[in-house]
Amino acid sequence: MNTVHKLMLGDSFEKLQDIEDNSIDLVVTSPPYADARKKTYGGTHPDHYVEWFLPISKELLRVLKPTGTFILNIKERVSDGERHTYVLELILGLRKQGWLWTEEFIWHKKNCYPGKWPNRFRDAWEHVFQFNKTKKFHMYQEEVMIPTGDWARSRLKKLSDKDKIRDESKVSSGFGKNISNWLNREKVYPTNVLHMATECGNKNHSAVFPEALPEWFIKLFTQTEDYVLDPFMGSGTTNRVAQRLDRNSVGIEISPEYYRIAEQSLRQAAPISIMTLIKEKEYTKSKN
Amino acid sequence: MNTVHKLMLGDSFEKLQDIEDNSIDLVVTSPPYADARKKTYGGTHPDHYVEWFLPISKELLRVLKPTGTFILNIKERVSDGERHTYVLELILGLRKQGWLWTEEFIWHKKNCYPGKWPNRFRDAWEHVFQFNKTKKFHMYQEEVMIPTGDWARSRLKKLSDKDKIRDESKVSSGFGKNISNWLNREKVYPTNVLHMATECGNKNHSAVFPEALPEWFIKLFTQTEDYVLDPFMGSGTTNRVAQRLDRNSVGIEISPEYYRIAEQSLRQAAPISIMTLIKEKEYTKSKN
DNA sequence: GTTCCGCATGAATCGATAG
DNA sequence: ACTATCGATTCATGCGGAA
Repeated sequence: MNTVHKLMLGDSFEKLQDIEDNSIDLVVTSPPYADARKKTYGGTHPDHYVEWFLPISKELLRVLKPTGTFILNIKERVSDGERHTYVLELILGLRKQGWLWTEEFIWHKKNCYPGKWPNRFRDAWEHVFQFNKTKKFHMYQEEVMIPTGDWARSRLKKLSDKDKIRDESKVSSGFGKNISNWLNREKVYPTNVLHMATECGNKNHSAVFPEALPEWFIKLFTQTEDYVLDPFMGSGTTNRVAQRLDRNSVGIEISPEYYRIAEQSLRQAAPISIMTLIKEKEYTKSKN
Repeated sequence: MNTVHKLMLGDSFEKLQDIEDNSIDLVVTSPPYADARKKTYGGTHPDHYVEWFLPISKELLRVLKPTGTFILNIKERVSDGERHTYVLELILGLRKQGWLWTEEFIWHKKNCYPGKWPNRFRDAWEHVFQFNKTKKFHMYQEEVMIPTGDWARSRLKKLSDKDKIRDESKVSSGFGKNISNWLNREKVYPTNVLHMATECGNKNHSAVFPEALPEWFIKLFTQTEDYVLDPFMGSGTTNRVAQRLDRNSVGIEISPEYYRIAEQSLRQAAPISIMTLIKEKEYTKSKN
């Protein structure tokens, strides 16, 4: 399938002006956290985070289709020993802007960053907020169904002890790579808690979210050839997943370095995916 | 050890007046959610939830020691297709009142309520907020450490397949009842995500949260003979756990039925635990 | 003593129906 | 039009009884 992936280098608010009204099916993004990644983005102070974000979200509301969804991954930072309240205020601000706060998912980060502090434990979760423009949004629940707990239980009997542990985590997450092998089994709908490991192996860029996160929401809220937008593209994780899943995508990024990484990985992906397809066909042929 | 458990029948705000300033080490409670449990409680409308709760939390601030902690379990209800914002507003209100919002834990409810809807999945998590009076609160992190995966893995070999699955969940949560057996092994600190199943099997008293939840926070934030308060006692889960862990406790409950259940279970608990102890001693004797 | 099977039980939510 | 009530939907857990 031929999908288009338009990348823009520049400020989110400005570049969003170039996108037409009601043209995007899904916005999924993880904006730079308050005061985080200072060197890359300049770092918005927590106290000014909301006023910085609201003009951008207003544009997102404009470009999203009435049936579309806005997925926002964010987390409170610790400031002076307390969780800062900018996330709470942001939700309230978004609702005043006209967004419907449909749901809040929890991203449970299974292999979160290690560390020890005297007054708090490791932070192993992040918010994933779902906002909508109307109550009649599109949702394709069957695309993210997972095997039942009972089936997982009986399946374990055939595996080694070591595999049992590993596969148990896959079962409970539903994001195992071999999940396609399980599709013939009995399945259930997932919950609003997503168990996904962070990808720690990314060298060139500061890891934001794992591919499994945008993948899940792209499958859940879009069909092939729909349009996915990430206004804080980073190294292009969302766009790469969109490409892999045959969705069109738009990405905006202010950092030239990140922009270049995203651009290159997307260009490379196209010929690679074609190659793979050919190889599989030939393999099938040679087998028959 | 001889601990005291004082139960009060009546309205939380009024009965809190009878508690002295700076006398409580830990408040852990799960107030009736907005419009929930209507039959038992009046059912506070979501739009008036904050103004109903803030006078109560002001009293909690008064009775808590400067080194103490306030643990609040709560969840947004769906209202007209959206998550209601009363929880967000409550956090902001508590901070204005003088509370420090130290941390937010996630309670992952492994066996959440089933159901299917066109626009949302099953709700499998709840907030557990940690508030403090000062930054110098007491925290005993070692009391809630959990065994490492390696040791758990080797342990699994000795158990049945069925037990393996069930204990795996205990391992990842750290709330297994036999956790005391593991204390000699290598341990790690937990995260701020708590995996616990709700207790739906109890016939006599429908507890809103499982004993493991207050148990975890009581161990984490108090020592033996400290004072634990639950201003919405319900059937007395918090107080029973406090008794079992040799902490003193105070409980307030407005419903006579729940009050009676709590009272009875606490009275019964003492002789029962003594009996068990005697039995174990005799058993050990007879073996030797 | 184990293991397996069946069953009741939830801090739920939506949409239709009734007042 | 707006609110109250009810049926339908759905699944992990723990219990009891049976093999």
